[in-house]
Amino acid sequence: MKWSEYFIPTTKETPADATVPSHQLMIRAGLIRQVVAGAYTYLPLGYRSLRKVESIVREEMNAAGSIEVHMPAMHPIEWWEQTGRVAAMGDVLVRLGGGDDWRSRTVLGPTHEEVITELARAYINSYKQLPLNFYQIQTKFRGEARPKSGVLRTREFLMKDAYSFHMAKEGPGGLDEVYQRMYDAYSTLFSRCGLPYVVVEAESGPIGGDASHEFMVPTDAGEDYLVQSEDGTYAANLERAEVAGLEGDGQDGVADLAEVATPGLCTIDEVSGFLKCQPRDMIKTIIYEADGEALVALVRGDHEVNESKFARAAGVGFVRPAEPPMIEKLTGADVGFAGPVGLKARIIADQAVTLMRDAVTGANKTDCHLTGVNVGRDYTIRESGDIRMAVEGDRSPTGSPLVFKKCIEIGHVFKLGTKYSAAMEAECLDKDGKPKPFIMGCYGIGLNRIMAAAIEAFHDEKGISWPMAIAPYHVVICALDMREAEVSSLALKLHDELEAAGVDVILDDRDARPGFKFKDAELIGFPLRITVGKRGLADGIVELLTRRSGEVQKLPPGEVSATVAGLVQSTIAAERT
RNA sequence: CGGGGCGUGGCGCAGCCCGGUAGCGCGCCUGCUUUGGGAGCAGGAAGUCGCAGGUUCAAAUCCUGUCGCCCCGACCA
Repeated sequence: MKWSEYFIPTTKETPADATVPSHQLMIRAGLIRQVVAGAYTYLPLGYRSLRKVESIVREEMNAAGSIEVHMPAMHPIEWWEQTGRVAAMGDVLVRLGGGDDWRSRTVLGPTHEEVITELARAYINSYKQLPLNFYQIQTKFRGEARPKSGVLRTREFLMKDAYSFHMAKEGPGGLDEVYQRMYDAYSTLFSRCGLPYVVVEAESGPIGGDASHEFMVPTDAGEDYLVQSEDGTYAANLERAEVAGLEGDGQDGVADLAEVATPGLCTIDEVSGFLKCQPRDMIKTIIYEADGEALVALVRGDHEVNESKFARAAGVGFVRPAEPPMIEKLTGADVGFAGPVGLKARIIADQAVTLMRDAVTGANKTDCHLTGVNVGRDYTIRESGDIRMAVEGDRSPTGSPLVFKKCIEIGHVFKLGTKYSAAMEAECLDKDGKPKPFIMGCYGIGLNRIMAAAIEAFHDEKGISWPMAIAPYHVVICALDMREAEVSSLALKLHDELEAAGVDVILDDRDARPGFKFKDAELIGFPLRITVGKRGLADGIVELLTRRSGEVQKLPPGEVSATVAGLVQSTIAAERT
């Protein structure tokens, strides 16, 4: 490809609206252009990169035995009603709008469990057809309240979504086996993209799945948190991160139990400020509801309850904050004055609370708190465990301190179970001749995010530094003066040779000064740059620059094509993570 | 949805308080010079100042409303 005949609108200045590096660089390098909030045009160079990502994903999905299909973006809202997700997704579900015609009954798919489950219901009748695993690479629509960070969070994006169908979890052809195969395929494909990714256990939530993993790329532009131990022996997402118990000093409390008036002061901050104590000296008493019963969580004042951990500790499916009437009935006080002393309910304390002495907490009496509260003497802890959100500095279960890193989620694998098949009555006959709902898995990858994550991970003050495998072009030839016959003929020759060798090459044949071409090449981030100029030609050489290492090789023109072709292949292999 | 900021040629911005001729840099077009790190000179094209009302002799500027975009938070299959 000749640059002069292509379309690469680079800019010197950074657009004011872009704040994260990948967004700024994608605009400056001429990869994307925003159309509205959360929707982007992929310009030629950006689209090439996206297509390369797509190819890698497709190859690995095919290799893992997933079968490609293509489902529509338009779905009948009825199917979403069947699974209860019209309500669950709320405004995220994009609807085609008013009137009393087909438009009002059509939604734009944010994901495709409903459509694929209906497909399975229609065609899969026997366990003998299973397992089946379908995937597609398709545009998704989500009414995100706040699109942000360029292509990292958009309302329209390209997703690879796969869905597997089984009659059993275990055994050959079961969910567990295919889940592992997808997990391995994801690892391979992210490696091939050259991404520094981390896999973490994710919270599977109230759906009831027992396994879920997220593939994360650490970067400050991310919105999720990765929790890792300093020694690298532990990694989880924030929702899931476990903490080891804290060390106590074994001493007993010394203060007497006392009631103090705290009129109108409900929050930890208000009470600790008023009583001149630290939040960590207070016991936070949060009342939840599970299966119609009150369930009380105790955590230290400077900690937060992790509802997933709490529910697991309590052995219930999920918990939700209790409504004020239940709280008032239980405590006999207004909301905001709950405490464990004398509270008649099932109470689960966080491990950290078991160590607290001379604590401050609600008195179960409006406008009153208690000071000098001590376990054993004033109240009893029958159940305790790890029920709080981890904070930086906690120790991991393996004993090493936890550090938090911001990260981008680029992939997610999930054991769904029968949530959708049961709701949509998608069943097939098992060996025993009885109909059973499919056991399902689902597996998603955000393709646009792979691009952005790669840029976040690999850029410098000059611009992008693409991994070879997903670079829009492997190599740029900077012909420093196309009017010099010797320069232009050699540049064209190298271009043709490289193209014939299967190298993605672009020839910068613009009538521009050398510095201008070099700046553009660095901004766009081509992994390799060949410089053909009369100065080098006078010595019988051309230069080959490697973007990442800065290494320069001086080569006789006759060796360039073979050297570059070999370097492209060896770099792709070397950059696998 | 709460809080904050911003809408002025393709891009980045000034002008707005204190109403009166729309301006600068980049980019673009023409010509000449220049060609190993974002060239120089000369000439030129391009903006109903987001939109709608209002105040005024007069509105980019003041007032009201509205739409859009960005950031923080909430939310996130």
